[in-house]
Amino acid sequence: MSKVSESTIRRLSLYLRFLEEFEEQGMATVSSEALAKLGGTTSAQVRKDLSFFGSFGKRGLGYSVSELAATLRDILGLEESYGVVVVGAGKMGSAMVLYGGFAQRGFVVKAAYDIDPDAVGRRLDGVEVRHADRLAGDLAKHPMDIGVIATPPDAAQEVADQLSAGGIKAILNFAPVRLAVPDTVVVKNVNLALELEALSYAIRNQ
Amino acid sequence: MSKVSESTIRRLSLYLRFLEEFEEQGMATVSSEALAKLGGTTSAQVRKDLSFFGSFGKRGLGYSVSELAATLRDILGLEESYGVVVVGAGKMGSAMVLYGGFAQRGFVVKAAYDIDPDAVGRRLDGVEVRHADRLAGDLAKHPMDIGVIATPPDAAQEVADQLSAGGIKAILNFAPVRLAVPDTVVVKNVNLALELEALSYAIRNQ
DNA sequence: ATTAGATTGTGAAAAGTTTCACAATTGGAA
DNA sequence: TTCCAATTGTGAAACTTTTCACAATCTAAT
Repeated sequence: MSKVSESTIRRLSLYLRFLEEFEEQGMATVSSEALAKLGGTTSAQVRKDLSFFGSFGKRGLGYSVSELAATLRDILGLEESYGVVVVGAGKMGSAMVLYGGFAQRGFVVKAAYDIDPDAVGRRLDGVEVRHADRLAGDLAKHPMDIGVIATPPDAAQEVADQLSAGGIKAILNFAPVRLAVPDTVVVKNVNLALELEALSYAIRNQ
Repeated sequence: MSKVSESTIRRLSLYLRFLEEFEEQGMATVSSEALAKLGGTTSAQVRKDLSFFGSFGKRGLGYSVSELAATLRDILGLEESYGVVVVGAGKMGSAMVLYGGFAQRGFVVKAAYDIDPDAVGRRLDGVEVRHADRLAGDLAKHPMDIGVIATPPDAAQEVADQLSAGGIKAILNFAPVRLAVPDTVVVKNVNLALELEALSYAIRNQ
């Protein structure tokens, strides 16, 4: 169970989203084919993705929507709630704090940090923006699970160091730098400029 | 030259970022090994990525920083400038409009659209937020290259239809839905909830 | 001129991911 | 009960991406 690819995990997240829609619509069962159609993949892919974790369907019938949803939540670790801190309350950082979709899924933003005096002290949707100097101390008192780095690139590594030292388990990094962290910490990079550049390439090459 | 993978393109974008740093520092040449170190990959990977497009280095010496940067800009289509419209001026949409990194790279946000009366009429850093009703008409008058969809999920498909009809070439989609578009339009999905869920999985599995 | 050291470009091997195809089940109809 | 249609789970095949390994080439030093 250790060698499951990133793409499989991302697809499982997608399937879960569709299952939750089906759940709302009161559907009881769903086939791999139906999930595949929505996810833009093939039914074989759906079944293979699931097969890494067990066998959850009934031949001839498909999958129980609610059971499969629960299973996926369990696999993805979404039953528990995660404490999130956002460092850098600029455009992207604020968007992350304010984005409602996360709380729904158990990612609760508990605090935001910045060094800009104009930003510090503001409240974003109930979350106070504190001075970044307090990050280390706050983490010592209130351990958190996930850190979001939305600072300028030159501040990112130092923030990553503080988050790592503070016992954070994972970092979502929006700064366009490769972070060095202890290997107990998982880093995921999101780089919007890169997405646009990939689009630019795609435009020219049909 | 038609079968170059998405991952190769993303890495080329990364290399370009590093090359530009080297350029600023006045470095004249760079080895595949140095680029690999920064990009978290291997020198063989760097050379293979480049080899899909030609051979740009000198054996024994490495690559000319400025030449390789220019080559990558050309490959990625970053010499020209792209007109961008952002639809949905909520948290994520505003962040996209305000994010400075894009303009630098030739992605110029020309207009933003929303339907919320509170949002319409505001200016985001010089960009006017217009009522979404005007999108189709505006596109007819001022053709654009890239559309960013940052609306709620249920509005996304209609916006995609209007963008496609308006002659847009590519869509960056933040809404968690799979868009149906004519195959002349390239779509790239960015789903932040999904990134967090992948982190959640990674936390549990070391 | 020769040699030594660095480093590219690239075929071939290895590793990883997706697709295929079909036996194994299941529920329902006859 | 028996048969039929639907659909899963999965080994094997096909395809894709990454890594390996080494000849080819370049500069600089002697």
